[in-house]
Amino acid sequence: MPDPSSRISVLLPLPLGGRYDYQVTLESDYPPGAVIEVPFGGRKVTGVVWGPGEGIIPDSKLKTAGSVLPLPLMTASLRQFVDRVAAYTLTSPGAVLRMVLNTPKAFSPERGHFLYKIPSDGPIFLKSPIRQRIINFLADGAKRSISEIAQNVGCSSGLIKTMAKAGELVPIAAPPAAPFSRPKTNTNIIFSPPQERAAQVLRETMREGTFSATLLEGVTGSGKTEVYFEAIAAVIAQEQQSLVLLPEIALTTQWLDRFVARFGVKPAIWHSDLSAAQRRITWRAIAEGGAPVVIGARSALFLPFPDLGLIVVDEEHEAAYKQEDGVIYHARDMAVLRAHIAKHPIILVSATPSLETLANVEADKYRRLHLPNRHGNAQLPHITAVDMRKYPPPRGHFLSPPLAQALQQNFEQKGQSLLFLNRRGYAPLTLCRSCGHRLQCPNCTAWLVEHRQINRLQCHHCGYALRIPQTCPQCQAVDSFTACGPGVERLAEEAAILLPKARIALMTSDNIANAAAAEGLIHDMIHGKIDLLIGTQIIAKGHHFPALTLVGIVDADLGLAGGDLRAAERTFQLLNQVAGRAGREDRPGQVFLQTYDPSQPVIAALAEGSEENFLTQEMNARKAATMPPYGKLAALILSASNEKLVDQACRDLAAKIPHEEGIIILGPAPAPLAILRRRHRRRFLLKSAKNLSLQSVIKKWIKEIRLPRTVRLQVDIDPYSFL
DNA sequence: AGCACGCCGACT
DNA sequence: GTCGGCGTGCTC
Repeated sequence: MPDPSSRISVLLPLPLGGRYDYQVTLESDYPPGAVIEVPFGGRKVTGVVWGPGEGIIPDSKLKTAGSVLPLPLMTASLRQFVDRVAAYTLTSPGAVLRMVLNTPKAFSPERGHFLYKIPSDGPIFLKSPIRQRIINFLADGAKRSISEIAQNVGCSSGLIKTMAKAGELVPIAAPPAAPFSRPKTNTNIIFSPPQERAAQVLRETMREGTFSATLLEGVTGSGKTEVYFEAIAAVIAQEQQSLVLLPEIALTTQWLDRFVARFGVKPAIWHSDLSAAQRRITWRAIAEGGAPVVIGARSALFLPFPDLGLIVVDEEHEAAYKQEDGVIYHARDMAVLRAHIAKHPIILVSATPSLETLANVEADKYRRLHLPNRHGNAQLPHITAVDMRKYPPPRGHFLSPPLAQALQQNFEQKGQSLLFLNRRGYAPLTLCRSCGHRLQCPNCTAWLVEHRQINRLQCHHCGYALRIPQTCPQCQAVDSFTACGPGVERLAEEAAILLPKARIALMTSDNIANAAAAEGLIHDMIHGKIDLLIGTQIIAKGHHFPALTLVGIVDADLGLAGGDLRAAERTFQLLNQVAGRAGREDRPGQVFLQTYDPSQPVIAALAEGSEENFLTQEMNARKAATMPPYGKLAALILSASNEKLVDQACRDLAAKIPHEEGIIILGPAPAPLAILRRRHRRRFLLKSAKNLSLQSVIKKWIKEIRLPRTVRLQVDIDPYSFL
């Protein structure tokens, strides 16, 4: 006889720390992984059965578990992944589970998608001519969707529903369409010998189907994507699912085109601003094993694949993989963890791999596949560093004479050009000429950036915006503002004067709100409708511009300042990537790097094309300082709107700083953005050797103090931005 | 996360 | 005198 009343332990998608026990009549009806509804504090919450009850709470407090939702069980490996991510990031498992179950509508019963037809039992009296038109439209007896009827007849969708209620139309539940069809796996692509060798290794790796990590490295245009498509094809043939992570999912039209060209169907797409309906359909399809290939942003890593066979992390070096709020995690690292737990291969793809990944290759943890050559005739561009001290631009201008001249020449020769400046808006700083007042964000430690196109001043950190005032808020002087430094808008102004006849386009996250807008610009660029494209780092992403022959990097030093650990690495990757846009077809490209110090290792390495030198230097520097990837870092960030409370919390925490062998704790110090969104921020930084666990130290440390509710403590393991 | 309970300022 | 601010505690 089974125990008539037993307990299960349920994890709720809430940031609560522990799990909750519930009473059930039969434990076997609630297997681990079942998605269930439970009563919780007067409301209903959807959670997941995590295992048998923990039994600490007295029976009197127990509530009875609700019904199991008709969904496949969450796999043991996904549950383990949730626990491991929580342990690694020092957040609650519930907060991680929330990322898995963040699709509330996916659990509600299939919302009937209905088709409508006319009733079979003859004509009925109709109140209006429009109703007659609807009946006429359906006179052939066919079932049609609401939108089809509404569009053809020109009526509202509400009317159709009203008529159905009145019995004038018959609703018929439509069978849910299988949303994602099976890609074709066989093709006759002709690979270059190095591509074929890499593809062969990957096919073999997929066949083995155990955990392994492979770095697929190759310059832009070397055909990496097509090579890893072969791995995906192999996984599809094995009837397993594949997940491809991309850093910026909104701007991946070209990737999708290539996918469709290879596989004949579209993959399932996942990112944070899908509509609720798309989200529900996609989530369910994935959970039910119906989506063979999913392409997504970092949040896709938490999708409930029942049988994942491969994860690909494209552009693995991208900082966009770092989630900076809520659960702070690095999607590339967590992807490796998920692959490891679920025992399947992972492929990391990059033209400029992160030092973390290179260190893993060096340590023989990852295999490296290298695609050395550019595809076809394309040659690597010729890179010139322009010393801005020797060739300064005219006052108030930002293009040095050599770059300006090259732009003019390239335009005359009908070549396409690209200018890269990683600064949105007109100018990074606006000040009053008469009193020197600088326009600053009231919520953050940051300047307000003028956006002349929309006549606004904006804070790039909190979104604060205001109309550009007529008078200085400090001294009331009229029309006294002056722009300091370049932004892309200002650069476009300068370029328009330099090249009055050129067709110039601006591409920044401000003027491309959606994928369609980006697509339009990229399309115009590809088809030669733009002579000069000016943009922020959004243009650095893997677009292929066949006719591009000149790239100017307006401020190559930007990003090197600020003492950020990864500044040099990131600048190197970014500049390398932008430079890689030039000369991709038969015409050789030129790249100009404007810099005030051409001797900096990053700039020198780029100009000489000696990538290896730069990487070796950077690696040695990190090794010497036991910094990542040869050491560990973590940050504690305390924030509150009340400055005194944060400082008090910092003192409390500082009083309990653990003194452990091999661990250095710095701080508290004002975090780099000391005030962000009106919250005062302080930071502790922890540093240790690779073999120690910072998590356990932090856990012990923060357990010793109690923070007021208004003070928020965030733990950032492996911080990237230092913000 | 949400919701209830509880103690101090400006309002019908 | 109340309505309502958000600080604190709790949810199996």
